[in-house]
Formats: sequence, structure tokens, C-alpha cells
Amino acid sequence: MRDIIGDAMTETSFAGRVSRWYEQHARDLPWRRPEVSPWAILVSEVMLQQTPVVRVVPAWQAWLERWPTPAALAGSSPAEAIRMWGRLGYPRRAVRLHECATAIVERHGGAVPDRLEHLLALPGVGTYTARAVAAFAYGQRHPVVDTNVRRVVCRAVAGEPDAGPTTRPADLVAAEELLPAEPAAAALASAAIMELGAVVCTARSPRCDACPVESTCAWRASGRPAPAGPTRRPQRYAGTDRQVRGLLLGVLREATGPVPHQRLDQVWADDVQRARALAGLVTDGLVEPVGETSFRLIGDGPPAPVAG
DNA sequence: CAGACGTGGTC
DNA sequence: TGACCAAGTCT
Repeated sequence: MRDIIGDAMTETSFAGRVSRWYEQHARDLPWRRPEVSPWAILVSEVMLQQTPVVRVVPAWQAWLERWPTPAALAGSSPAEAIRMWGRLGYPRRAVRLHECATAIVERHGGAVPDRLEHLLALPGVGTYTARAVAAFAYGQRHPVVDTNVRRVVCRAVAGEPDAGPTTRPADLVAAEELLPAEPAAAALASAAIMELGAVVCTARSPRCDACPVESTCAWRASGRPAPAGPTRRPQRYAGTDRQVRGLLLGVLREATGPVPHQRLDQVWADDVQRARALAGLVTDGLVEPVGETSFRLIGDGPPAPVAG
């Protein structure tokens, strides 16, 4: 491991201490095994967008068993992708991942691209995911900044209790400045900082006694001040269109093929809100109408016959 | 740039 | 019990 950490990173540098801690304490997550493909890593990163690790692990394994390559997924229907997604949440991610697989086949001959520019052009792949794939699958030196990294850097370097709600260019710069020069060591350091934020430097109840950079943490040095105010708007769910969409999709996911609207009507009493939620699912490419009175998951069966 | 977008676990 | 939180992306 000394070779990976490299000469440019000293034992006492921030990245060096976190990386050594990571080598000893990292969770044994399946997508971190050395033999996993770039596609498997991409799938894990998409699933991990806003979904906890414990729920992703079994879904990731089942998904890759069924679709080990982008071409395999592209050969199935979007409906099957939505079903396989199960209850991970934000099912539009399943549709985007299917679109992503198709784009990888069409634009890159079925191989996950290794250039940031090409990764960013894929559906469902944004700033975080593109950099995560470039770094973790291809060993490139890019700052990989998610909510964990922002929180760790914000606390340890700036001494502030919490980072902003979104990743800004300044966050990428701040993270990049912590990375060692050698690409493989930089990728390791990014994974290590993320892990630190996930299991030690958590949003609630951080475990500073277990932290490898506790001695130089600016936030701890200033007495771990609490956030000034509410850092972000609460995300309500009960009674929202999102809840209704979830209920509608639950019915369509369990069914095979078209579902009469009468069955969908039973999931929510408010006609206006239910209709709006269903229309939203259609607009977002998750659901399609079949004839005048039924709906189904997108691509769930043969195309509707065209008049003429 | 604020808001939409699922789901389930924790304190 | 309800608010908060979990490896974001897109519009």
C-alpha cells in the first residue's frame, strides 16, 4: 500500500491519514472489489444516488446478475428495468440507467467511456457520478465530491458544521487541493474521504473519537459549533404528488402489461391530484397510455398498434 | 437556483 | 411521532 499512497503524500498529510484509516476500516462493499467492471461501478453509483448502502447491496447484485453489461440492459425493456429497480426510490433513475446503457452501446460500442466529457453526456450521470466512475473505475485523478466529502472538507478545513446543499465549483477546487498527485492515490483518497463522511464524520452524532484527522480538524478545534439555522428545507412526502406517484407506480410494477385506470383510481381519492400524478409519470417517461382506458410501464409489451 | 423527484430507517 | 437523513440529477 505504501506504493499506492506514493511519495507525494506524506504520512501526516490529510489525505495520507484518511487513506491509511480507510485501508484499515473501510467497509467491505461488493463494488469495491478489484475485479468489478466499470459498468458495475456505474450501476452502483447511480443506485447510491440518495439511497442508503444497505438497500443498494442486494439490488446491485441482482441487477448485475441479470444485466452484466450495458448491451444486456439495452436489450431489455425499460419496464423490466423499472421492475428490477424495486423499491430503491426515484425510479426515474432506472429509466435513465436504461437510456444510459443504450447510449453506451450506440456511442461507445458497449464500453463505459473513460473520459469525463463522455461520461457527463450520459443520461442520469452528473458531476458526482461522472467523476466517481472516472476515478474508481479508471483510476483517474479527479476530485469526487458528494455530500460526505463536502461535509468532511467543510468541517475539517473550514471549521463549519455543515456544507451547502449542492456541489459548487469551489467545492471541487477545495477537494482537489487535498488530493495527492499520483492518480491511483488520489482515487483512493477520494474513496477514503467519502467513507470517513459516511461512517465517522456523519451529519448527526459524528464520532470524532474515531476520526483519523481529529487532531487537525478546524471544526473540532472550535468546539464543534452547531449549524446556525435550518441548513435546508425539509422534504415533506405525505400527501404530495410524489407519494401518489409512488402508489400508482407500485400498482403498475406489480402488474404485467396494461392496467385499467379503474384499478389506478383506487390508490388515491383525490381525482385531480391522482390525474396530475399519473400525467407526470407519463411526461417523465415512466408510464405510457394503452388505448383510452389503460396504462402500463413504459415499453411493457408490444407497441400500441398504429392506426392506418 | 429552488424545487421536484421515492423509500424506508433512525432518533 | 414526525422530522431528518441517505454516494444526486435535471429543469
